[in-house]
This record gives sequence, C-alpha cells and structure tokens, in this order.
Amino acid sequence: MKNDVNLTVQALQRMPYYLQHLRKVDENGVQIISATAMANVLDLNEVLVRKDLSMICTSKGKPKSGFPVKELIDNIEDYLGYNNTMDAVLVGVGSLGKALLGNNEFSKFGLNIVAAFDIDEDIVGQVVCGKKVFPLEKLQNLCERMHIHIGILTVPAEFAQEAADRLVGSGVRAIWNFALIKLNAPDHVLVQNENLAASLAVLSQHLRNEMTEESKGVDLNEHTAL
Amino acid sequence: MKNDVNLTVQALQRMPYYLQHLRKVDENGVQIISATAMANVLDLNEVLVRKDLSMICTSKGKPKSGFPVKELIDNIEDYLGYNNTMDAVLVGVGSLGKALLGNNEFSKFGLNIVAAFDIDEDIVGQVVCGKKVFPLEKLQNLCERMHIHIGILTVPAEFAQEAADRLVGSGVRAIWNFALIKLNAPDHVLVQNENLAASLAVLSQHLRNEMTEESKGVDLNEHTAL
DNA sequence: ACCCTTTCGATATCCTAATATCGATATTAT
DNA sequence: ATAATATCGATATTAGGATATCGAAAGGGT
Ligand SMILES: NC(=O)c1ccc[n+]([C@@H]2O[C@H](COP(=O)([O-])OP(=O)(O)OC[C@H]3O[C@@H](n4cnc5c(N)ncnc54)[C@H](O)[C@@H]3O)[C@@H](O)[C@H]2O)c1
Ligand SMILES: NC(=O)c1ccc[n+]([C@@H]2O[C@H](COP(=O)([O-])OP(=O)(O)OC[C@H]3O[C@@H](n4cnc5c(N)ncnc54)[C@H](O)[C@@H]3O)[C@@H](O)[C@H]2O)c1
Repeated sequence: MKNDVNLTVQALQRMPYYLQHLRKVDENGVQIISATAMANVLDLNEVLVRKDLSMICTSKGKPKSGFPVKELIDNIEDYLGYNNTMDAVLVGVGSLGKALLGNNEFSKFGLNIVAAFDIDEDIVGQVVCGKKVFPLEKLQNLCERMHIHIGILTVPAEFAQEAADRLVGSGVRAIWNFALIKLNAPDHVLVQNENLAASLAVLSQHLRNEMTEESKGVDLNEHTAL
Repeated sequence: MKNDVNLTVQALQRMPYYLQHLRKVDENGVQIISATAMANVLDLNEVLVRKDLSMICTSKGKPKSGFPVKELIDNIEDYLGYNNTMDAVLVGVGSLGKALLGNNEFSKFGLNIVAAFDIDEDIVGQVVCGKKVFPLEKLQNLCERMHIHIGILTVPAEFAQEAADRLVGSGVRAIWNFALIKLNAPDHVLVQNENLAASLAVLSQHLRNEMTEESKGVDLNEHTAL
C-alpha cells in the first residue's frame, strides 16, 4: 500500500497505460519488467517511467532486471482504487448515457453505476442495462441514503449546470462531465471534463498541418495507388 | 484568417471553452468582451486568455474594453475548422459506436461521419442513425475513394491495434481512439486517445483524498442534514 | 574471478506553460 | 480638460514536468 502519496494528474493518467501493458506481459508469463522496456513500448522517457513506478511500487527495482510485474499490477490497481469500488449515479439517460450504463468494463476500473436519473417521463421507470431510471426529484434522497460521491453527467449542455448543482446539493464530491460546457462547482468538488470538442480541436489542427504539408509537395505519392 | 499559426495542445483545448462562452454572451447581445472577464468565468489566468486570443484573433483588443465577440467567434470557428467539415469513418458499431453515430452535435464541430464498419455480420448492412454499416473489408476502398483522413475507433481493446493498422493502411492521418489501449502508429498519424480509465484515475485519487480529509474530521457536517 | 553491460536511484538540467509585472492606451467620470 | 481606472501588449519571472547525467548495483559472459 502506498496510497498516501499524491501523483500529479499527468502521472495518474499514465497509470492505466502501465497497467494495461503489465497485464499483457503478465499473461505471457513475464515476471520482471524493466522501466526501459515499458518506456519503449509506451513511447515514454525511461526516467519518467522509473519515477512513476517508484511513486507507487512498494518494492524497489533491481538493477539489470527491473520490477516484479505482479507486484506492480497490484500496486497500481490498489492505487487506482480498482479493488474497492466507487458508487456513482448517472444523470441523463440519452444515447451516451445508455452507452455508459451498458459499459460492463467500468467494474474493472472500480466504478459501479447504481442508478440513473432523467426528466423525460418516457424513460423514467425503465430499467436500462439493469439500472433503474428515476425521476430527478429522487436524486438527493438516493445519493444521501447510499452515500454516493460520484455523479456522471450526460445531459445536453444547456441543462448541465443545473444538473451539476443538484448533484452538488446531493453531496457528490466529483462530477464526471460529458457535456461541452465549463461547469461551476465548489472547490472541494472535482469536475473531470470529458470534452470531445477539445479532442476534435487537436485532430483538426493536425489534419490542417498534414494537408498543407502535402500541398507543399512533401507527400504526394500517397494517392497514386488509386 | 490566422490558420498558419500552431497552438500548443493546451491552448487548442481551451478554444472550445472560449467559444462556448462567447456564443453564450453573444446571444445576450454582448458585443465586446475583455480577456479579464472571460478568465474569471472560465477560471483561467487573464494573461493566459489574452495570449490565447491574440494567437487566433485577427484584430487587436482595445484597452479598457476588450475584444469583439463576433470576430472572436468567427476566428475560433475558423481555426478549429468548424466551417469546412472533416469526413470520418467509424470502426466498431457497438454501444459506444452507436452513440457516436447518433450524435448530431458533431456537425457543429466540423466532423462528419460518412460510414461505419464492423465485423459482426448481424450489424453489417444495417443503417444506424442514417449511417450505413459496411464489412471491414470495404474499409480501404471506401477511405481511398472518398479521401477519408479520420478514423474513429470504438472496437474492444484487443482488436484495436489491428483495426488501427487497417485505418493507417487505408490512408487515415488521424485516429480518434476510444479503446483503452496504447496504439502503435507511424509518426505522421496522430492518435488522439479518449481514455476513460485515465479520467477515472483522477476521480479516484480525488475521492480518496476527500475521504481521508473527512476522516481527519475536517468536513464532518456534510451528512448532518440527513 | 574479472569484466562488460544493463538497469537502477538520485540529482541536475532543461524546457515549456503559466503567471506576474509594467508601461501604454482607451474609456469613463468629475 | 483632467484624473482615475480598466484593459491591453510585451516582457520577465516562476513553476513544474520531462529529460539527461552519473555513480552504484546486479546479472551475464569469458
Ligand atoms: N452522444 C454522444 O456521442 C456524445 C458524446 C460525447 C458527449 N456527449 C454529450 O453528452 C450529453 C448527452 O448527449 P446525448 O447524445 O446522450 O443526448 P441525448 O439527447 O440523447 O440525451 C440527453 C438526455 O438527458 C435528459 N435530460 C435533459 N435534461 C435533463 C435534466 N435537466 N436532468 C436530467 N436529465 C435530463 C434527456 O431527457 C435525455 O434523455 C450532451 O451534452 C452531449 O454533448 C454526447
Ligand atoms: N460503452 C462505453 O460506454 C464505452 C465508453 C468508453 C470507451 N469504450 C471503449 O470503446 C470500445 C467499444 O466499447 P463498446 O461498449 O461499444 O463495445 P461493444 O462490444 O458494444 O462494441 C464493439 C463493437 O466492435 C465490433 N468489433 C469487434 N472487433 C472488430 C474489428 N476487428 N473490426 C471492426 N469491428 C469490430 C463488434 O462487433 C461490436 O459491434 C471498447 O474498447 C471500450 O473500452 C466504451
């Protein structure tokens, strides 16, 4: 256990990648892995990997060989809370909300969606992927009774702030926000944004660069196979 | 037009937030907005906002008043390519894939999904949200014929690499990857990861901190309303 | 037994993004 | 008109993450 240290957000976000690779090599029977090897596979700097691992790994790495794979897996899963699940509610059972409700992988990541909420009377009362959909009015009561601390927001942007306020009022400490809007929340409430527009912006700039590269004649033999 | 400059990824990802807020104030008839005001609303440093805006805005800001809202909107939309749409294909028509296919907001962000692909014979041939689902074998031909440069990956992680390879082989320049795995791709192909596990990691650490805070007695009056 | 190589941990350096500072300029109020 | 103030752009500084360096330790080969 090394759950008292706090990682930077960047390091934290690298952890699932380490874990994914460690699980893969573990399946292949690999017992020791070097930071160097991981760095090469994941396109990271090896010193960075070493530092990241040292933050959460309970034992030290051995020179010339590396770190024990199984132990790393345990440490990371432990650190990320994959063993003691976090209960969450979801607000907004539209097409994205349904996809998330139906995602059976979340349990592997320590997330458990216990209930969903919506204002649409056609949806309220239904059971979507084993999760019951309640009217929004029931939100506070259920969150308080079940000590829910995570809210997943999948409502249209124009309703996101009021839904967020409700979640905060229900005692939620973290909001996973899929709406394309900046939410206001008290300092102690973390808002983790999943902003597709931000990702698209990166894609768009890259493509524009690629296209102007091409028009400069750098890479014109791409389409000659046609 | 100021499309020759390249923004850092961070600045790029802030753009949609600026845009969202600018559109809101524009609807309320606001014609000039200061970087200071934007910074306050979006919880950013004002110098940072000023710098970001100066990168893409064609005119200068006026001391004591600010920047012209409409022009900023135009400039950002322009920069992000919201006016000339990028065509994309989607691979993996599962629950997430369907949600994305049904997302009618993408067109606002300059993204147009022209077709989908899957290996499941039950899905192939169907039309999902107006988009036809083709067998994977047709991928390369269609991408080359239609000059598709973006691939959206929503297959299970274990098939993601082979699907990515196919996309690369079909001439795609950017992959929007929703699978929880690190993909290998040539340098000129951008892989933009939408990794939910990474977000969950951030949530998890925050909650653990909140909980230990609480057990230290800092914030115990939260549940007294019960 | 000795050398060579790889990897480790620790420390130092670098680099980029974010923030602070400051003079200049436009607007508003007196 | 003049003073007060908010904002701007430019430049300097800070901060934090990523990377490079280096001696020490472990394993493998001869
Ligand atoms: N569909 C996608 O692929 C996708 C992807 C990323 C992000 N998003 C974002 O997620 C959000 C939802 O997208 P969607 O496509 O599922 O939309 P949707 O219209 O299919 O679903 C929205 C749901 O929210 C419910 N709702 C509306 N107001 C509510 C309120 N105040 N309280 C509770 N429920 C309310 C509606 O009844 C509806 O069921 C949007 O902000 C969208 O931008 C969607
Ligand atoms: N469901 C979610 O909420 C969610 C959210 C984020 C990320 N993801 C990720 O997105 C991916 C898809 O998730 P999902 O829930 O939609 O899964 P799913 O099982 O519902 O859908 C996967 C689809 O991919 C198809 N497929 C499998 N192999 C393929 C191949 N080689 N080529 C083309 N198609 C193939 C399958 O036939 C199926 O239709 C997973 O990697 C998952 O981790 C899912």
